Amino acid sequence: MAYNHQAIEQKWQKRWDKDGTFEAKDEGDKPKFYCLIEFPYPSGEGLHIGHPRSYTALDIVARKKRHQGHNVLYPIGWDAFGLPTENYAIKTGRKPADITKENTDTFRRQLKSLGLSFDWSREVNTTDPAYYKWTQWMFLEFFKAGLAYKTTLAINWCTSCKIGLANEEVVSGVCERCGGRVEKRDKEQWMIAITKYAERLLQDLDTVDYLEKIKTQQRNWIGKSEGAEIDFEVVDPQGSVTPIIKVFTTRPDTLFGATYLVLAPEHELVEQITTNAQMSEVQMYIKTTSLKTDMDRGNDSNEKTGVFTGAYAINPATQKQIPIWVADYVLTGYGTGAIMAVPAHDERDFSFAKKFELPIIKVIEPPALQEVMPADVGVSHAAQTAIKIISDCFTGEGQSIHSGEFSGRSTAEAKKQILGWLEEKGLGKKTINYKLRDWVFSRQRYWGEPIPLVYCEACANLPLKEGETVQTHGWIPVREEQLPVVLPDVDHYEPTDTGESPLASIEDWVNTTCPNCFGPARRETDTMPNWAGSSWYFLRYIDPHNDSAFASTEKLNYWMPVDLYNGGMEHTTLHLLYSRFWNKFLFDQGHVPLSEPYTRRHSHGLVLADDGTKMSKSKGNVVNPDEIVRDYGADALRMYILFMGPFEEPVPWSLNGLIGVRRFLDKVDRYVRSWKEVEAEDFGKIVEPRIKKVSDDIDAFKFNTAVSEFMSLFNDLGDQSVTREQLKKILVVLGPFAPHLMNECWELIGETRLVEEQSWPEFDASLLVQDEIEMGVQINGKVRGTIVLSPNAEEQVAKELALADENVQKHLEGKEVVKVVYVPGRILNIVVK
RNA sequence: GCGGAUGUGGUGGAAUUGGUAGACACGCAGGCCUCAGAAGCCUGUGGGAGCAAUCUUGUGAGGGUUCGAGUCCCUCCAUCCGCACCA
Repeated sequence: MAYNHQAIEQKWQKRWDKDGTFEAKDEGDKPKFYCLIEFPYPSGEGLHIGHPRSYTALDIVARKKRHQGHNVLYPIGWDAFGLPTENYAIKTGRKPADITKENTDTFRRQLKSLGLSFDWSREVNTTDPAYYKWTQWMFLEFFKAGLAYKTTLAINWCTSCKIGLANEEVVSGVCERCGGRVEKRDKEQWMIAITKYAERLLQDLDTVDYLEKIKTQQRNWIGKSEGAEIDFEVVDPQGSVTPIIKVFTTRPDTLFGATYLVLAPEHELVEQITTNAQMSEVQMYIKTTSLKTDMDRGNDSNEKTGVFTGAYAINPATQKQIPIWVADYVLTGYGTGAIMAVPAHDERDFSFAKKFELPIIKVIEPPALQEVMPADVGVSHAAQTAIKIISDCFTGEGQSIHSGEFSGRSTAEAKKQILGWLEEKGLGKKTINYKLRDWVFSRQRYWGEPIPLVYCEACANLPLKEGETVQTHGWIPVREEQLPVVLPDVDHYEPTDTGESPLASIEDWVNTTCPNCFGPARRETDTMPNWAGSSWYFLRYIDPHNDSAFASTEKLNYWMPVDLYNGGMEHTTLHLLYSRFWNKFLFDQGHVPLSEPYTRRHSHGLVLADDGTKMSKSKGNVVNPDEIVRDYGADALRMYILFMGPFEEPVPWSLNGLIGVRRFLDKVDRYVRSWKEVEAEDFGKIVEPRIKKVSDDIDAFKFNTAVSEFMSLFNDLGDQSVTREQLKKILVVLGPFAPHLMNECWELIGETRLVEEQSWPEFDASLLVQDEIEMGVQINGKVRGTIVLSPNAEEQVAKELALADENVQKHLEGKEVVKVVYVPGRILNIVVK
């Protein structure tokens, strides 16, 4: 006797559509609530079964907020630019725009079939010119503010496809699609100076309510470290001008232990300082490292590699000559691209020095063992620590030794004093370094927003802004009234042989007139990364049809900030950080009302295949949501996807689990059908605490236990009827989880209007408190019996009840009671001897 | 390698945040209903011993703190996510 989910779901979805039940109003007396999920990339595979996990969870939150009298904005759109669509288009000879249209149609149909309470009237699409007009406009704001600039960077280049590759497309050093050799090639790229916002992106984390692990990951990604930049003079064998090598270190206190310098292979001074004798070896080394990824280079399990340049520098503290090496464990993007190596106190320097037999000088004395150890740490740990200090290098803090006048200082003091000494001598300065790098904003691709700049040689000396000295270098912004710069609709958009964007070969698009002098000029042919459109979409939802601004000030003031934003942990360091940055920039320019866009950020775990691995087409373990909705219903899918495990953690899919939830929904359906109005009998003590718990669980994002609470409730009710009021409360609270069936049940018991229009139940406090609880009685920490008593009973009462228990008596016999631990409502533990 | 997380029955997971480990669900076993099946309902179900009451063991491994540890501390192991041109 299963209910007919197909009929019921269609019926109520039509009704919601017709009534516009979930459309948000841009004004009103109700408090606003802006609830946001990460909009999907409409891939050709269709909706992934994981998408509904996040969407249903926030759907439940959104629905609950509506019941509680909020004006809720829960919008949806498409993040549709990107590589997979373009690659598929090239492969099939079709147009990316056509493919995107098909994919979004599929996604829309699939999402609608789930009964999600999105406001479909606000749908946005990043590939819509009416949308990316504003992405381009914002890019120009960055440009005009001097935050967008061009620089030369190495990109991955497939020598066979003759195309630039994303890191992801390079698999173990070769091109993912053709297996061809990949090399690094220099290319001019647009950059956006996110590093100028590093400090604020860091500081303002204190003002938002994100899960702590999200904050931690962002902090670590920004990677602020305070340290020193120290100048090392190169001993020049030719005796001409002496080059200076600047190194960054967080441990200036170890300067006396610096026994060699290491430059990144890309460091600009490498060629200049390398001696003739060493030149060919160094060049060979640079060539081999250019094929490695940063991750390979940092990998400690690989043997350290490096090569001596033949040159020496002077350690300013010891005045000793120390050799200069080139090694790929030093990265060019971090710090100054050069380090002073202190092998006695840095593990990577240590293993490098061991391998190449470089001197190791100890300059920090570890604190005495008892100081390292907190009193409560066991002996074995002490032994382990001791072993570690003796055999390895010591990277902790301690006391300086062999450090001239600074010997005897603590690490903190030595840092400060050596830095002071360097500053005095003009050999170094205090610096703050961030791991965060500027944002590479160029892609040599077709399917992205064109960068709305025009290159005009005649205007090369124009200042960027009136009265400023910074020049445009010939890059002139397209005039606002000429936006959007629309992607040309062409038949061929394959990448070119030269590494230029495919747009470069479309001559009548590239050739244009300069917006400034109206002379002949050429368009920028690079496009923006997919991150651009997704950095501000939450602003467009607020006023999606506005064609004179990305959103009106009044509406921005009304809806911002986003009250709750949910997305995957995998977006923490890129999308989430980029969009915070983007919003901060718009705030600085006076375009948005708040510096931080998201008040609260939550995350969901991936849905894995039933074998615990990632779902993938090639493995054939992909679950199709259409089939699930067809065979078991959207309500069952919605409830199961949340029941399957803790919301924040990855969980394997299980069809059996889904069937279990469907059985539960059938049970609810049967219960309502056979329900009879009762007056006297009251299950309040059963119903109220349970639906209160569900309500609390929703707020705490514990959807899995919310579902199990419902199951437990119906198990307890069996076939006994509750009062109409109790049943109505149950249906309303269950509504966000299974909205189709609950509306049907609502109708079945003769109620009118939609469940969605009901207010969230108030809970009767008198029914929530428990008069009696069952408590465990332990003897020496082992449970020997249970007693039933009031949760706040006196210790004496508990003891008497416990002593009445036969088994407890047995275990107490002939023993002496040493201590009694009684925690009301929790435990009674009797300690005996 | 670096950063973030996770580890509990045959399976997914729960545990009032230091207080009766295994809620809820799947699976399995037995029963009721049925001409039979499906569906539904009831009972049992971590391992070991016992007819049973009960005892014992048990939350990745090892150690520690505590009256009491899945939960806190230390060391290790395994797995997952991210690492900047996938989205």
